[in-house]
Amino acid sequence: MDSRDSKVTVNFIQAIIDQDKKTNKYGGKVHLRFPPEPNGYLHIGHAKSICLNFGIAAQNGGLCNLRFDDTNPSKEDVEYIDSIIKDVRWLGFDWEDRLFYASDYFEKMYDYAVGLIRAGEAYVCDLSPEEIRKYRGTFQEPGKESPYRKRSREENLNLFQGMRAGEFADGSRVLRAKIDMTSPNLNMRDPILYRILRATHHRTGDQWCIYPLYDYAHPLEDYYEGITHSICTLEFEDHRPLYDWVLNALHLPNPPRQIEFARLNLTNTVLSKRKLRQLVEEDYVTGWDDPRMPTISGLRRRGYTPESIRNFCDRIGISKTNSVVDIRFLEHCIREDLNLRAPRVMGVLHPLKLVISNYPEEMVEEMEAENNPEDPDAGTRQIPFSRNLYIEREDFCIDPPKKYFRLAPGFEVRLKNAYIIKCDGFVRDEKTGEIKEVHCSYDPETRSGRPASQRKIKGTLHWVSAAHALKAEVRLYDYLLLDQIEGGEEDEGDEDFVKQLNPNPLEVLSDCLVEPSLAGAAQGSRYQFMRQGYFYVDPDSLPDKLVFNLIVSLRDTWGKILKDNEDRKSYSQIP
RNA sequence: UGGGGUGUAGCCAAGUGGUAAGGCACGGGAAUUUGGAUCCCGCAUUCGAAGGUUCGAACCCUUCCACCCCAGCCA
Repeated sequence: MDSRDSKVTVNFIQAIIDQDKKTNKYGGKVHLRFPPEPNGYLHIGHAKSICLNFGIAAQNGGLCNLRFDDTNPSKEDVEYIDSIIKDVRWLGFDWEDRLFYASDYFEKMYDYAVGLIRAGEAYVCDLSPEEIRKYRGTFQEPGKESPYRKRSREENLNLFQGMRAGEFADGSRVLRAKIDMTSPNLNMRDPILYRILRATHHRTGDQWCIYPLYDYAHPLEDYYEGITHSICTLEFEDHRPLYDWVLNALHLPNPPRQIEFARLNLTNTVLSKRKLRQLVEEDYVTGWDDPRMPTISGLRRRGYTPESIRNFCDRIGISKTNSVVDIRFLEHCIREDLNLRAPRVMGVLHPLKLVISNYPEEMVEEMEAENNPEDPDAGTRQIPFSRNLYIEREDFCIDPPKKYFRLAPGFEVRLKNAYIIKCDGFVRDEKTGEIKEVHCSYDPETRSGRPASQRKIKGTLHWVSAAHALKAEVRLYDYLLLDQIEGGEEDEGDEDFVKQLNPNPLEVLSDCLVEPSLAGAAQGSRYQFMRQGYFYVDPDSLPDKLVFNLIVSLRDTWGKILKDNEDRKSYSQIP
């Protein structure tokens, strides 16, 4: 009767499309596009748009094009085109043979501009940039008409041709739409359609010295490609009348419709091309693909899966509300994905030597371990066990707090997949006071699988065998930005987001030890280091020098308790 | 003081006149050879505010308030 799940909620864009299908507005056709400007790398905010556009197309039996909106050669580059293509593909989307470039339409756009001039809807204006700004007026005051507004069609035509022919200096003239200088919408006060710009275009070279502006180019691009629904972000709402104006002269029965939605914001990171570029250029990170970056390439190198990103984008919802999504939700999505498919493995990040005093010196046993308790088909592997082991430094404490289910003098603990051991003592470094090794004894009857192993033991530790473990480098990443400080108004004007940067977003551990099954772990593979987190084998990793990136830690309720108690210091092992 | 938008829990977000979905986070419990995963349970008497219409309002009307975007020859 009442299915509390399967309640399909549809976002407002899908609702519009449903309506259009019902009225057969576009003959049932649904055709979208993802139109990046190739002037930077894609980030997770773009992923939201990509998933929306390609997703809606797929759900409606429609199509989605990939289109480069390359109308400003001074900011664009093929490097970005290549990265964008790679990233959209990696996310799992396919535009088939529909890869387009705005620059392929330049000739048609030019012709259309000529048509507008002929129709008396556009004119060449000789005002300087400063003058144009002055004539535009303000929010409160209407603009003034340009003295060039009344030029004859012939003169306009000649001048526009001259612009194209390179007869005029950059910035000396523009083509403007003749709309309404008194419009309360500044975008409608005779907006500029074409500017003179001598820059070598990454595709058309020096073929053009005039380039169309977004407001003029975009609706035409959509029209040329037969787009039905043109989805963009909120800041373009004010531009919609102009979008419609440009298409109006075409007298299309059903012109494409622009629909705006709220772009993604994420806590603890930045999501603007400008800021991301700043991070790269000022060496706060190693590049666009630094694993700390929210770029698609950064997330990829961090170890995120395309599935988890798509899932995240599908679940955050689409609306017109300015919002900031908690980055912990993104983390939830990758954990959920990897929990099901990442093989479990043991790795010790901060090694502390542990000696099983009553275990024979030369003996080595192979312990059987499940590769993934969530996946019965994942099988098992063997892990060598011996007298000398390493455990996590955090897993031993001389003076344990309440509910410390780990090793401490006199405490019993289980070594995962091995034995139950008891702590008999420890050795300190005489000089530093640091704990150098922990001594334990084991009970041979408690080997995993034997009846005596069934005993209830509160704590289970991960470990590696000293003689068999592999050394590895582990890179622990943290958020780029610190949590926003409560009441910390300051309003660092956006320019200074740098002040909010996490001073320590990366910790490199070069003396980690991992179990021998990881020998030769392939670059790009993902593992769960038990009790710690999910790790990705970085492209820097070599068979004899493994490098792991922390993708995301496991949920850490114990860590949370510690933090809440604020008692951490008293558990310090340093006297 | 112009125009365009948006306000539902700590964060996202459904809901479109019939009595507040879901997820994240959070809190509690069960179980546990990962303090993971899993499983239960809890978490908005109220929808920016105030009035009004109605048997009935988050949904309709009025007024007000808050926040975001717009004065690039960027997109």
